[in-house]
Amino acid sequence: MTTASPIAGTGFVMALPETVRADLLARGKRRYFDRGQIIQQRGDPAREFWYVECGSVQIGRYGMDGRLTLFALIGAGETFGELAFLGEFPRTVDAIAGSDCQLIRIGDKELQSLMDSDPAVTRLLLKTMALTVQQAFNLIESSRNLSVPQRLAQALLQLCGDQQDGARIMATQQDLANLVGVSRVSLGKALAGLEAAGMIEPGYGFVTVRDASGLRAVIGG
Amino acid sequence: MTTASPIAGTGFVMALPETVRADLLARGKRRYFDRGQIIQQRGDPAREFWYVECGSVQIGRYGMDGRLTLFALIGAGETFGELAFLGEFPRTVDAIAGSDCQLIRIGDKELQSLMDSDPAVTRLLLKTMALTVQQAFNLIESSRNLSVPQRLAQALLQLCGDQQDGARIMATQQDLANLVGVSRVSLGKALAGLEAAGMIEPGYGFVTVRDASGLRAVIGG
DNA sequence: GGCCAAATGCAAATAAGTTTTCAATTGCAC
DNA sequence: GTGCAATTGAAAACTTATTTGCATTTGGCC
Repeated sequence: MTTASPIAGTGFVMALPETVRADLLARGKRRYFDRGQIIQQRGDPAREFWYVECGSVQIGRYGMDGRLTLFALIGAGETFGELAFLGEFPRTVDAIAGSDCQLIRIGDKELQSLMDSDPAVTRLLLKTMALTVQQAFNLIESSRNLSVPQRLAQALLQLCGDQQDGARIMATQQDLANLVGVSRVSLGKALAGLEAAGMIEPGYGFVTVRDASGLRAVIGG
Repeated sequence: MTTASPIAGTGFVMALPETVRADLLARGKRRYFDRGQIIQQRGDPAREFWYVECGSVQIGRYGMDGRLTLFALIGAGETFGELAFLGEFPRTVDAIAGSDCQLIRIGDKELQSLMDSDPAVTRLLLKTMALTVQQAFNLIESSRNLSVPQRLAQALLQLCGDQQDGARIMATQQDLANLVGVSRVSLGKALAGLEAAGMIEPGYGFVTVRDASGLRAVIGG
């Protein structure tokens, strides 16, 4: 079970033992967000974290100029928001619903009591966060050393996760551009390149992956 | 007490209570490294972490093409190497002595027993790592939205830490270029720009900060 | 079907940073 | 002091990505 998104979203909840997970999620409250709706904002107190049941969530920061810097697109089964909570500081990132989505809100008390009840949970959190840091490093390294098509290929592979060929990624070119960190124009060109190579098929608001191993080859060479 | 380096180096040890810290460091073994010497490499098993007594350590990754991607320059009082240890995976970054330096090696057993003896330590580790992730996000955001001079100003400010005006940063232009993520040529130009503004004085193998608040202004606008 | 906003496609001008090459300078070792 | 390697400075050609403006397409909605 690999993590589908670049960073910031973790498989923490998924990694919990079945019964513990079910119990934790049962304690949470289900909430729904429409596409584009803001789930959390920089500066908010961190009193909860979220589990994504379905849909996708964008994690990033709005600059004062309105530009959005995305760090991750979180998908079903993933978690976000533990960071600020564990770090005991206010939110440092914004979370926006990337599509209509259904989340479970887990309060600080629930997580705290879970941590208290079982030291293995804390251990798991440490492990998860260490992984997050490594993924952040990967992102930095990629953005410095890889070309836009390579970074796009990388992002697409991460977004389609386990499901490989045939996966449909629900994201606009602008979304992908915010994620990869380039302009929409550049992203469009990169998409066209990958399409010409027969690896993907761009659609209106989505991208279909046709040849995942081809994408991997793009990154490698 | 702020953290002097961008990321990857943490103030974990410094944040420990005085007596605990002294005890932990006393258990470690002091080791010396010459400038340029490799302290740890990607893939190495993570059986220890390091506390920097003096000198500086570069944390980054060598690409297959020989290029070095730096994530942080770790200075005295900071710690590195807990990540892979806590994540229970092999080293994912290389560490190179940025100058002749003196480190204390703290074995996994020591940290483990410290964690077992006091739950607050684990809590502190979580907090520290959460901070590291945020700093990684900062780095990503900067590299996407700021110009080279701005990023350089940011790096210089972080490198001089508490000590502001008059601080001498021991790093070559190439080191800074690797840290900021640009070519030496671009970094040289950015340095020249800041020098023209009277904010810094470049030297041979070092940079002196003359006007820290000026540097902050560069980042802001 | 027709309208409309969102999303995509396209092209030219511009800006930013890289690469490459070579010269000049610095500081250390002998 | 001399020699040498490391570091810095500088210039030109090149590559890459951005910006800007507008046309086209798509899909939902009335």
